[in-house]
Amino acid sequence: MDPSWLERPVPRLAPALLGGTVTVRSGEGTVTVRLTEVEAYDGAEDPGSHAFRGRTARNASMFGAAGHLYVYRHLGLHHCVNLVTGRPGEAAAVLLRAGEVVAGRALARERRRRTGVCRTDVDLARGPARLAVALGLDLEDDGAAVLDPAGRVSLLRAQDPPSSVQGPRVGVSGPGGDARLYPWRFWVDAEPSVSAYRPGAPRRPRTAH
DNA sequence: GAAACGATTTGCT
DNA sequence: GCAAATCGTTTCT
Repeated sequence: MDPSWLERPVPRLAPALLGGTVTVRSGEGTVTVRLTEVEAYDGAEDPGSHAFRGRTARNASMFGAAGHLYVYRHLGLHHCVNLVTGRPGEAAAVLLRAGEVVAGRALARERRRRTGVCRTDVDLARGPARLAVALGLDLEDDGAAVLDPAGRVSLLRAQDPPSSVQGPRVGVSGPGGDARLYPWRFWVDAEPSVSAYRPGAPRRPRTAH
C-alpha cells in the first residue's frame, strides 16, 4: 500500500480504513480481521490522545512513520492496537476497536478461549482487547510495519469502503471525550461485530434465561 | 519513592 | 447495572 495514503488528517482517514483487513501470520497460523470499528486520535493537539503530553517510552512508536503499529497494555490486563498515521512526529493514530474475523476462525477462537470466554464468532474481535487477542498481537508487535503485504502483519485497504456512522469515542474522559469536539469513533452501521459498549446507546438486554 | 489512574472485559445481581 | 480484576506508566511530592 502507498504510505502517503495514510498521511491525510486522521479524522478523515479513519473511516476510510473501515472494511479494510488486518492479517497476522504466525507459527500458529494466519488470522484476518475485517475492520468494522475504529477511533481517530490526533497526536499532540488531541486531549484524548496518549501523545497529548508528549513523547514517552510507552508511546514512542506513535511518533514514528505511518504504517506501523502502536501497541500498549491497558489496565494491566489487555492490549490495544493502533495504526500510526500522518507524518513522522505527528503522532496521529487510529485505534482498531473491532472487526469481523474473516479467516483463521479456529485459531482466533482458540486464542480467545485461552484468555476469556467467547460465545459466538461475532464476539471474536468485538472490542479492542478482544481484537488484539484474536489476531495474536501484543507488546512484541509494537512498532511493527504493516504496509508490506507479505509481512508478518499486513493491512489491506477496502476496495469498496462501506458507509459509516460516527459518534463519541469510548472511555475517553475530559474534553477529549466531548462528542461535539471529537466525534471520532467510526463504525459500520448495522454491523454486529461493532463493540457493545456504547455510551448513550441502549445495550442489547441479556436474554432472560 | 509513592500514588493515582487508565482508549477494557467479564461475571454476578 | 455494577464492580472487580490487575499492573505499567506517568505525575507529584
